[in-house]
Amino acid sequence: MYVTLPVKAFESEITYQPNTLNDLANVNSQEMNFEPEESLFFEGDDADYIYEVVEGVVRSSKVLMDGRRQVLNFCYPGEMIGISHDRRYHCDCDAVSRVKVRLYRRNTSHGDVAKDPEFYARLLKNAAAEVNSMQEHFLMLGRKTAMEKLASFLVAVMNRQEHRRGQPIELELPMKRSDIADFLGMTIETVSRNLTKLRKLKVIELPNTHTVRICRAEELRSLAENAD
Amino acid sequence: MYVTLPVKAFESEITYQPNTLNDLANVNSQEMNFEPEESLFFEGDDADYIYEVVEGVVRSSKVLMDGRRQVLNFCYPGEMIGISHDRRYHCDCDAVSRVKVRLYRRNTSHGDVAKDPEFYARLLKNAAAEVNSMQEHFLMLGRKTAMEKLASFLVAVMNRQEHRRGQPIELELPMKRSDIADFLGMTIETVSRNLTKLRKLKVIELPNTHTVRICRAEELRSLAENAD
DNA sequence: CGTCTATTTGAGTTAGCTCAACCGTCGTGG
DNA sequence: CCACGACGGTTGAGCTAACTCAAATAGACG
Repeated sequence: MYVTLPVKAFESEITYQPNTLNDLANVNSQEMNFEPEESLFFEGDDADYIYEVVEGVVRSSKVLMDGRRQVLNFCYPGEMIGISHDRRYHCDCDAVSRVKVRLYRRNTSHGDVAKDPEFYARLLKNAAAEVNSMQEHFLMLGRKTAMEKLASFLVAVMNRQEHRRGQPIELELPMKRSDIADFLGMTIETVSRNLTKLRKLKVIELPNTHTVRICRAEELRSLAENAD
Repeated sequence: MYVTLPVKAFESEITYQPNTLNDLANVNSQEMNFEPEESLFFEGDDADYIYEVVEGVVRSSKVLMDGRRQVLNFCYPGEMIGISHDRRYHCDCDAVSRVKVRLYRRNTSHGDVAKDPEFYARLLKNAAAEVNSMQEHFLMLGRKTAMEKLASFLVAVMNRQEHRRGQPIELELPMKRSDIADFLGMTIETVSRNLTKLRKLKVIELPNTHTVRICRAEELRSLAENAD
C-alpha cells in the first residue's frame, strides 16, 4: 500500500481523534524510526510525505556536485519538514541522532492532508515560521564573523530548549562538528578553534564533545551580534 | 478605514470576481505605488497586509545593529511578501524601482483572507516556493566563492525573466551594486571586480551599469557551480 | 588493547576585505 | 551653458580572517 517512498516499514499506525486540542482532525498518520545518519529522503525524490519530528534531531542539507555541503536546518521535535510546492523534495534529509518521526501523506483518496483546513493552517504557520528562522540564518551566513556565527548557533539551540532560570545551561549537540561547520558556512577547524576560544573566555565549558555548558549566557548573546 | 500601517493613501480598490481562473475568490484587494527606495514596511511592524508585487522590484532585508545588512530577496511581479507566523514583519521591505503592489488584508471581519481556502492554498504554495528558493540562496551564501555567487545571481535573474532562444539576453538590474553585494554576502568592490572579470572573459557585456548582456549563458551557468 | 573516526591544534596561504583614489553621470545653480 | 558637488561605481594596494594541509590527541567500539 505504501510502496512509493519510505522503503522502511512503518512501525506504527495512529489515527487521530477529531477535535482534540493540538491534534489534527481526521488525518491518518504513521510513525517511523531512524538510526543516526539514516536518510529520510533525498533531493529530487517524490515529496509524498510531510514529516514531523517527534524525537531526536533531523538535518536537512544541500550539496554541490563537487561535494561542498550546506546544512539548511536542524529540525527538533514539533517541527515539520518536507513541504514542497512542486511535489519534489529540494533537499536531503537525514537523522542526526536516533529519531522518531510522524508521517503525513501528501495526497490520498481518503484522509487527504491537503483538504484538511486545520492541517493546512498548521502547515502555513510552520512554513512562515521556517521562512522567518531562515531569514535569521541568512543574516548569519552572509554577514557575521566566525565567532558571531558560532555564538548565534549556540544561542539558537539554547533558546530552542527549555531550561530553568539561574541554572548553568547544558546543551546537547547531537550533531558532528562537520554538521555545525556546514550549517554555519565555515570549516570544522574554525568551529573547533572558536569553541576553544569560548572555553578560554570562560563563556562555555565542554564536558564532552557533544555537550556545551553555557556559563555566561549574556556574554554569549552579546558575542552573537558583535564579535568584539 | 485603513489607518493601521500603510501611511500612504491607496491608489485604487479592486474587488475580484469569484471563481475567475488565477484570481482569488471573494478577496478585496487594493493597489499601491512606491517610488525607488520608499519603504513598504519595517521589521517589527504589525503584519496587517500581505503584498503581491505587480510591477517593479522589491527588496527585503535585515540589518544588524552596527549597520551590516543582508538582503534576503528581490521580489519580482507575481511574488508575495509579508507572510508572517506571528503578526509581525520580520524584515524590512523597500522598493528598488518604481513599484506597484497589490495588498491583501490579513484579517478583516468581511472578506477575511485567512478564511479563503484558495488564498490559503496559494499562500502555502508561495511560502513553500520561497523556502525552496531560500535554500538555494543558502547554499550560495554559505558555500560558494565570490565568482560563483555572482554567476548564480545572474543566472537566477536570467531564469526569472522571459527571453527568446538564441538571442543575446539583456538583463535589467534595477538594484544598486550595494544591494547585490548585500544579497550575495560580499562587498561592492568584490561585486564590481567580478563583473569586470566576467566582462573580460567575454561572458557578459555591460552596456550601462544597470544592464547586463549575457553573451555566453552556458559559460555563466558553469561558473555558477564551479569558479575554475 | 588496537583500530577507526572525530576533534583539536599548529603553520602557512589566500580569497575577499578595508581603505583610498579615481571616474562617470546627473542635477543644480550661478 | 558650464562649473560643481553628490552619488554610485571601478580600480589599486595592502591586510587579515578564515582556509588548507598536516600532525597530534581523544573518544568510541569491538
